[in-house]
Amino acid sequence: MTTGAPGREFFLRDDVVSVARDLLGMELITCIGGVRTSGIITETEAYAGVHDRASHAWGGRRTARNEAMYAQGGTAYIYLCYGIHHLFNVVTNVAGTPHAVLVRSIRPVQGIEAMRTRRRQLTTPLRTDGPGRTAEALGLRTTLNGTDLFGGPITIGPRLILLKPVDIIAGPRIGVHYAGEDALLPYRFRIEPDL
DNA sequence: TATAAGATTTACT
DNA sequence: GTAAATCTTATAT
Repeated sequence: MTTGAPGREFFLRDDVVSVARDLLGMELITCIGGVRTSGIITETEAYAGVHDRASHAWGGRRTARNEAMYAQGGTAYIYLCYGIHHLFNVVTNVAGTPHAVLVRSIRPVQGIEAMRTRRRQLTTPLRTDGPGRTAEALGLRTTLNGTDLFGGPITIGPRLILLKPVDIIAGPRIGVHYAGEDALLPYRFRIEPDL
C-alpha cells in the first residue's frame, strides 16, 4: 500500500467506505491538452449505491447521467451539479454495483499555474477545497465522464503522504439533508489542511 | 408540460 | 445572510 499507484483491485474492493478513506493522501493527476496538473486528495465522501438515499443510484436508479456509476471500479463519474459545477467521483466495486467516491478537496501539487488559470485566480489565493473547485482546477469536465483511470487522462497516483488512523476525521456528508437517516452516516473523510 | 430540488460556488446586501 | 447562475431528474398536473 505504500509503494506505487493503486491497481485495479483497489477500486474493485467491496467496501466503498474504506476505499474513500484509503484515497486520502493519494495523488489525483490529470493530463489534459498537454497540461499536467495534480493534487493530494484531502477530502472524500462515499456513496454506497442502491441502499444509500444520498446516492444518485439509490433504489437502482439508472439514467443517462449516472450510467458511469454502473461501470467497473476505476472509472470516472463526472456530472454537472446545479447546472454549473462539475463534480468528480471515482467508481468502485465491480461492474453493475453503482458505488462511487466523491473527491471533495485536494492540495495542489503539480501545474499550480495552470490551475490558477482554470480557476481564474491569477492574483488571489488558489482555492481547491470543495468538489466544484477541485474539478475545475484539475480541468475535469463532463466530457471525461466514463473515462477509465488506467491509461487515460485521469490517474490516481501513489500515496504522497502517510496517514495515521488518528489523522483521519470521519463525519456526516455535506449537502445531503434530503437523504433522511442516510444523511447522518459517517461517510465523509478528511485530513487537516496542514497535515 | 410544468415545477421543484439538488453530492455548489460566488457575489451582493 | 440571501440570491443568482442554470442542467438533470423526479414528480405532479
